[in-house]
Amino acid sequence: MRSSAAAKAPIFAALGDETRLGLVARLSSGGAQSIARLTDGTPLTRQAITKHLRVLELAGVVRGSRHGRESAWELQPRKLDEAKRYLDRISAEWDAALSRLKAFVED
Amino acid sequence: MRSSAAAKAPIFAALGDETRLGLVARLSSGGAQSIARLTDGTPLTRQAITKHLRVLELAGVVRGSRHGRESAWELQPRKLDEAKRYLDRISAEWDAALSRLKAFVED
DNA sequence: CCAACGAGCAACCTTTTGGTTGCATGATAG
DNA sequence: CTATCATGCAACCAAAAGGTTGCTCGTTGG
Repeated sequence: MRSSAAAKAPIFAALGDETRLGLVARLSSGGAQSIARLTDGTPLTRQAITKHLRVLELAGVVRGSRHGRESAWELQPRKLDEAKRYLDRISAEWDAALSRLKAFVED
Repeated sequence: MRSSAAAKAPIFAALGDETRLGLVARLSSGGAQSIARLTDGTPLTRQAITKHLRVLELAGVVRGSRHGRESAWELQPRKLDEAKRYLDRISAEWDAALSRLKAFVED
């Protein structure tokens, strides 16, 4: 199955924006929060934050649910772990490639 | 010292493109390679690949050096570790937030 | 009740991004 | 030597991204 780069790229893309990564950080330390709350403190509009949250949601990094008139957005750490594991695999393969090179040179 | 989301976002952004993440994967398993070699097998132009490599270089994920008429691009795993560690911190903070919530509810 | 509050939707705008083509230049294999 | 090979640079283009404004609509605190 060879979990391809194509499948993981969207997760990194979602995290690859200053504002979105900031949202993720806020959600991680502050727990589930509403859009209005998340907008507070940023120089952006509520709609901008909404758009960013949707991007994060589409990537599976975040999940939103409506309660009454407000919505609560919370982190979905599974996808973060997935990304972490992918980076781990890349590093491991690189190390292996280096070892092979070293063995070849010393041959 | 404030949360460094702004500093880490560029790394994720660099990895957040299918083509670039593919390049990283190729470099990790195949060792240092030239642009022509990296272009081979993709449906893209050499220049497109060049641009992607520059983006990765700017993010510190990859490093290029010229040897004669060709250039060799290799992975720079330090930045990948940095990203990995950041994700770890986020996950840890989220877990802590969950624990606090649980303690509060059970109170 | 009803005014204010939280949020959704849509149109619109500007900048960035991903890609191409064309041309120029320094190495190098034969 | 010289034809070819590996790159670099610049101009250009279409599509996507990041943001804003304006309007609507359900929810709720007082």
